Amino acid sequence: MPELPEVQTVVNDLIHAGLIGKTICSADVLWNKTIGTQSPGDFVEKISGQKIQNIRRRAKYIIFDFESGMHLLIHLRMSGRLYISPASGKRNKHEHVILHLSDNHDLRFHDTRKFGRMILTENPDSVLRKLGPEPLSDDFTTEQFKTLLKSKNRRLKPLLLDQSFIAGLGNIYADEALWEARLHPQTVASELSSRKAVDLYRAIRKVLQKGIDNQGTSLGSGKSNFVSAERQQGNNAKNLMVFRRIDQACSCCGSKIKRIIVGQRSTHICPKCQKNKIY
DNA sequence: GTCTATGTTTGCGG
DNA sequence: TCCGCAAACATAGA
Repeated sequence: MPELPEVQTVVNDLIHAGLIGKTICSADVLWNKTIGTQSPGDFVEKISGQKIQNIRRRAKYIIFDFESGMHLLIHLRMSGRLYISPASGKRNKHEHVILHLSDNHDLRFHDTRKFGRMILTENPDSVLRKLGPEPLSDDFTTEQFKTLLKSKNRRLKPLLLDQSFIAGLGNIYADEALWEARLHPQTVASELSSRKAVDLYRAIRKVLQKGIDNQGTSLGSGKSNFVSAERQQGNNAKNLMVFRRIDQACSCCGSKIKRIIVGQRSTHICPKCQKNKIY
């Protein structure tokens, strides 16, 4: 579910709710796999008493930096959510880890599909160093992106989803960026012209920034929709040009949007605007 | 009830 | 290097 803009929205919400400076008094682990290989006893013992110094995002990870030098990395994967909830709030069966805060509130990890992970570590770099550049960072330049693309003989869609190539894009924003750049998802990265590479660079930054500005993308009205830590839906769905808009008119040329499969992933394109073999 | 798809990531085999 | 497949799970929708 959550990609870079949704994860950033959650982080913004957590900060807005005043979590920085709060202390985690204790915790309950109700589904062991959520904390990976660490034992629940060890996790609870180590996280209890930790004071939150900062909350930030890297790629699709939410990172809590504690004053002790420990860090909690949270990856929401497909269906994870972080909820701020009164400690007295009714428990839900999909809440797998509960962090009890010093202000009578909980931070609850709600994850229907149970793919999400919480990693408590002194060395977050062991996880984060595998990640590619942060697309909205000032350090991420067109020149860098062009060089990266040149070195890859892979098709653009799976490449954009590869977090070690570029961090933060998922299926929604990858499709949106490719449409924005008028590139076919099967285009081989190394064959892109310099001009189209810059188009793609700008498209990626544009769709991600718009997603953040609109507090993320929530689709439909089902229970698996994205909601932030304060349970707000995002407003970005109205900006989607292709994702899940099958048979609707392309806003650029009026052609019907099609769904194809690329790299085992559902992919949405305008067949007229995104021709293959345009480099 | 059945079948398919799902916004993610990882590991394996070819 | 790159690709396809399977798995980790639960639910929604056809």
